[in-house]
Amino acid sequence: MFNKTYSVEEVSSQFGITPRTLHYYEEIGLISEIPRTEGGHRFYNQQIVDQLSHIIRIKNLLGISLQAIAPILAAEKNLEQIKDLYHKEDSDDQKLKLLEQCSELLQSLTHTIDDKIRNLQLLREGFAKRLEKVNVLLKERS
Amino acid sequence: MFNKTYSVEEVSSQFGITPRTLHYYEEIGLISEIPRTEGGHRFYNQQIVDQLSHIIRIKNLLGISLQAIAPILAAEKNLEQIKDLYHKEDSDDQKLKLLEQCSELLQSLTHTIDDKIRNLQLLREGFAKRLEKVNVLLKERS
DNA sequence: ACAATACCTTACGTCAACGTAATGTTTGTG
DNA sequence: CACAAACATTACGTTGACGTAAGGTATTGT
Repeated sequence: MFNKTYSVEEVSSQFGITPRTLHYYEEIGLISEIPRTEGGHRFYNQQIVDQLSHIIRIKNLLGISLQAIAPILAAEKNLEQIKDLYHKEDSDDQKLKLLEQCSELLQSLTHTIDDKIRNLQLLREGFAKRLEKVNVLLKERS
Repeated sequence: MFNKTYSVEEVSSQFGITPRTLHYYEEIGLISEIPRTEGGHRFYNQQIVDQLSHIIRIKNLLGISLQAIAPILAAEKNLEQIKDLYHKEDSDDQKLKLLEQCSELLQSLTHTIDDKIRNLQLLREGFAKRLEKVNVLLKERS
């Protein structure tokens, strides 16, 4: 079957982080409690590995705190659940509110990212211009 | 003249930071020592304000440590100086080396930024897709 | 079965980037 | 000139995100 599991070492090395970091993420509740062997050793499944990948990606790209990542994960989790239940059950006010909250969060996120991209492009141009000038000077010498 | 100066409060509020932060940047040598009044109060000029803007921009966008920002500023400063002197004086091996170092740093920087932009666009798409789905669900209700 | 690893928990340590409080001096304003 | 508001220095405190060491248990290869 597809249910391969991974030791803490396999997972941490895959992401270039340490076991301590994985334990820490679990400790602060950023990821859920990892299942254990009879002896107490953790084993990670593919789903949690994917989620970790997502977390690390967000952390590196957006440079936000681990605290700030949690609500994003929560929103994504909510969406998955609501998507499945939305048509089966009758329209529930609570679900609607949740959906709206998710929508707002996602919208704000994409705007933030757009902003960041724009600013990065500007910053990049600044550096690129300087680089051009340097290379012109360097070419004169060769 | 154009030599308007600013108090620590004027500068810090302009950037949404605290005086402590400005003092700290000075303390660790990220910015140069700020000139003082006779009584010891700092006054910031436009040039340092611009540099602070640049620093804060880099910090927020790239999310790198203050330590890592220093060499960037140094490279930019070097460039300014070398550009002026380059044609006046004879070709100096040391200046050439400096130029090459600047070139490498700038090139690596632009590549890093390009990378970041690409990855941010991917991340953005992920969020945007989810947002689409949510909005579809929400529209059904209205 | 028995080392050699790998993993566990606990708990104190560290480092960057400031926050904050105390105490004293300077500066702008009526 | 008085005095409130702003600034200065000093120095200890805090917070997030782990690092690290100790002491013990699990797992795995031979």
